Amino acid sequence: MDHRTRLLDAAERLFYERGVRAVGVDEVRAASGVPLKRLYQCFPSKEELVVAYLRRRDQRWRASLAESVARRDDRVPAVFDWLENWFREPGFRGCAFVNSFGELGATSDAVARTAKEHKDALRHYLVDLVRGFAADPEELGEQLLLLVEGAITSAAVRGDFGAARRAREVAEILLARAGG
Amino acid sequence: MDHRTRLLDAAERLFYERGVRAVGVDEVRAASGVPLKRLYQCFPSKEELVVAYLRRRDQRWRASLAESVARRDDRVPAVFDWLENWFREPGFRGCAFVNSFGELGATSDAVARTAKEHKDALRHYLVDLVRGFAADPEELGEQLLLLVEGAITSAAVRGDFGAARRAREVAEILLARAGG
DNA sequence: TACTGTAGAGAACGCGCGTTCTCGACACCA
DNA sequence: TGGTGTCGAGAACGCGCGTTCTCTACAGTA
Repeated sequence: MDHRTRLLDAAERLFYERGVRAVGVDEVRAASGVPLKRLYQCFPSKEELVVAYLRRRDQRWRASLAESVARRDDRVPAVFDWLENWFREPGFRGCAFVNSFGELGATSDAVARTAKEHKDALRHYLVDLVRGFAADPEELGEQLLLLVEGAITSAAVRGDFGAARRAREVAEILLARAGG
Repeated sequence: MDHRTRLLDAAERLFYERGVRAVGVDEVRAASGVPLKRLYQCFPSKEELVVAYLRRRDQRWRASLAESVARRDDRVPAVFDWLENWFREPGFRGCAFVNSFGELGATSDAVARTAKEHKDALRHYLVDLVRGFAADPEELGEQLLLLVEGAITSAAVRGDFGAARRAREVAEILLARAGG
């Protein structure tokens, strides 16, 4: 496994688990086994490491969702079932992008932009998901985005994993109205 | 104005604006004009200052919402109108409790607990709001909570202030079904 | 065998943090 | 007036941060 991957693996685990500022660069070095010098060759600053961590997580997170949803016929409910599985994973601590935005968004434009890109991509995915059967895919997609965001936040802060099921029920109501 | 208030005013402005870890205790001292010695008399540690900031913000935030909603007949839509006004305030940067949870929740039990208490109180308020006309107030209240959370997150990260209006539209659909 | 370049380990640097300590100024009472 | 306690201003402390530098080891080449 190359250095970059080892660094991103360690960074993702530590940053998501404890928050970005709570984890020093030296701890990422220790956890990855990559020498500090190489760390700074791959990522010339901590901020670039953080952005790279977020970008890779974005790709993987959306790919996992899309793959899981594509296997089912009832695709919109499948989104919320996938969420519930995620919530129940040990170490779940909410949305990495929301957390990073709250922690660093005011300080780092790059982090704020990366978080926004993730949410925009998720919105785009949901709109595409209902295109074809929804009268107004943009409208329905954005409504679903609200439910997804709400479920993630409630699951994280309140520890309410049932939020996914509740969000799915609301989604099904909207779906029925939209003719899905 | 007493020292405690001056400290909490400065802390709230700085912590919300930039994040908790990004603001040093000394900056709170400078912004408040309160000597460091007194700061540590009022709040023996930074963590206690952070929790006090969150608790006061919780009270004020919910009081402002409740007061604004109580003045209207269509109370549920009023919640989302209040949200939209909040989103459009200069310096809006999402939910202080979600932000603090993401930044410090893993490190500080007190902060995680305070954030959870805020969200639980909001849920309780929303359930009470629909009690009386909803067939299942708990269910509808929780659904509204999802929409509120989703709108706040979308407004913060995506800068989508229209999320409040969209959430209100979904809420009105749920309301009509629940017999409101 | 000598020379060169690269790599790893970790020391060093400058800074800012949360917290505590020092010291001089000043009010209050005998 | 002299003694006592309180207060504010800010220096000091120990630590951990992000980042850079130094030193040693060694592979590849002539």
